[in-house]
Amino acid sequence: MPSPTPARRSRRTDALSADAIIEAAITVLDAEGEEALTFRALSTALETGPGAIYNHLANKQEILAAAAHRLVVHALADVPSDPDAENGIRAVMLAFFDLFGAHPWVGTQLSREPWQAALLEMFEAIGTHLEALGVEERYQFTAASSLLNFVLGVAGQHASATRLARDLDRSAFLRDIADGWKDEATAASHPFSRRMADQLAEHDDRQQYSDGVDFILAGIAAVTAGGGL
Amino acid sequence: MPSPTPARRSRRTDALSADAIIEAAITVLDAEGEEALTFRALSTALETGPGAIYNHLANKQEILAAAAHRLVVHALADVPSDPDAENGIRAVMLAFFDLFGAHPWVGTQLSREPWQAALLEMFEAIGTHLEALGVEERYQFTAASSLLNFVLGVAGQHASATRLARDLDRSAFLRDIADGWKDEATAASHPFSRRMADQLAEHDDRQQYSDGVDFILAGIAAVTAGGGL
DNA sequence: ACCTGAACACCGTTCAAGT
DNA sequence: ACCTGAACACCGTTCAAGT
Repeated sequence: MPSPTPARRSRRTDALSADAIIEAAITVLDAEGEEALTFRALSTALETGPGAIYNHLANKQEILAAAAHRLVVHALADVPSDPDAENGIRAVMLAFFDLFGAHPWVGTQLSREPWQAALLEMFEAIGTHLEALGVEERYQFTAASSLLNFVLGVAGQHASATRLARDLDRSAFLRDIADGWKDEATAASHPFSRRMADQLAEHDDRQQYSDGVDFILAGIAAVTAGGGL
Repeated sequence: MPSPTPARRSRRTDALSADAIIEAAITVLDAEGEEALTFRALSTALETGPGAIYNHLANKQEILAAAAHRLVVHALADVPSDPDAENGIRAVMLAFFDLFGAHPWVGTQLSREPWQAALLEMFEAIGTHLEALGVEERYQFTAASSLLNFVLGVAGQHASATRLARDLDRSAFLRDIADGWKDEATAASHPFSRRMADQLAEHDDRQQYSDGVDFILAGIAAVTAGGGL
């Protein structure tokens, strides 16, 4: 009788590669947050030494940029195409929001390096849909940048809120901030914020983001139709 | 004859204080950039030991938050009031842009902690002007957030670009990125970006920001006038 | 050619010892 | 009460030594 094929080893028969490193990095980042991604933690997860990583990727920034890029590409690939151009751009913008919700560290990463690969993908996706929407060529650059900057701002705030609140209840966190806005001293010098405090504590983040996108799209439509900036 | 008053010592007769630390931090950040702000560098500038700083501020994050807050308050105090509400909101938004141009590290800081003091000031200033502009109450929160998120996105990108380009020529840096978008492989899969490449290299940042603000303001006006989102 | 892991040059923060 | 600065517990990155 021939010797039986040995039970497959649990994992880690595959050689180390840039792809494997990026995948492990995403796992660590999603599970334990931004500050948990160290070369020591990553090399432990990959069952190797910290120096080995440098044979495949130049430095930490390159790991983060590649991880963010991969997730952005996947998120865009999952957006169903829509014959209606306005639905199309909304779907793309919401896909970004959901991506940053699922992987908050991406929001930090996108502000670490200008025009990195992930940003190019986002810019391209937005622009393609603006073109489909019939936005004139001379407004496309500014319109795409505006939408991109808006989503980057949201992503950055979301990332920092997650970093701070991590295990805390998110709504309890916002409630605390809102209560601070109601302090006598703060309220006296910041009447607008005082008035908005309850909305801060109770608003639906995704809905508000979506409304913000609608504001910008309405502005693009108005300016285009109205004959210029 | 009484002994002559001794020549005043060069500096550092004043006691250490939170204010002095924040001022020194701003000086270091402006002169040498974000990564130059270490407790060792800061305590050297203040002619003391690194531990002394902790008697006045809890940690590095608190120093950065206080420094950013101070600059935002100063920037807003310098904005001339304008009887025209639309000019008013534009002036405030441009003041933010100019602040981030002069102190790029502020853009990074604002994404480090959600709803920190500096952000409250910005939110309040934007909201007050929206109120003056006649934006209905129910749209104020979303409208103010949209403008704030837009400027935060711009600030983050500006900060990362400065961090990377620091001594390089900014236009040469953008030219390099734009040329990358024209690479055969990149251009084939990213036709929109390919078409925008020259605008990326040649556009006026401040003008484009201002145009972005106009898009959002036009959107707010359109939605408000048109009866809802 | 790739991996290993100790070593290097930093960090932010703490804390015993001073004044 | 505040300051001092060495020490601690980390980092990212390098590099001689292995395979």
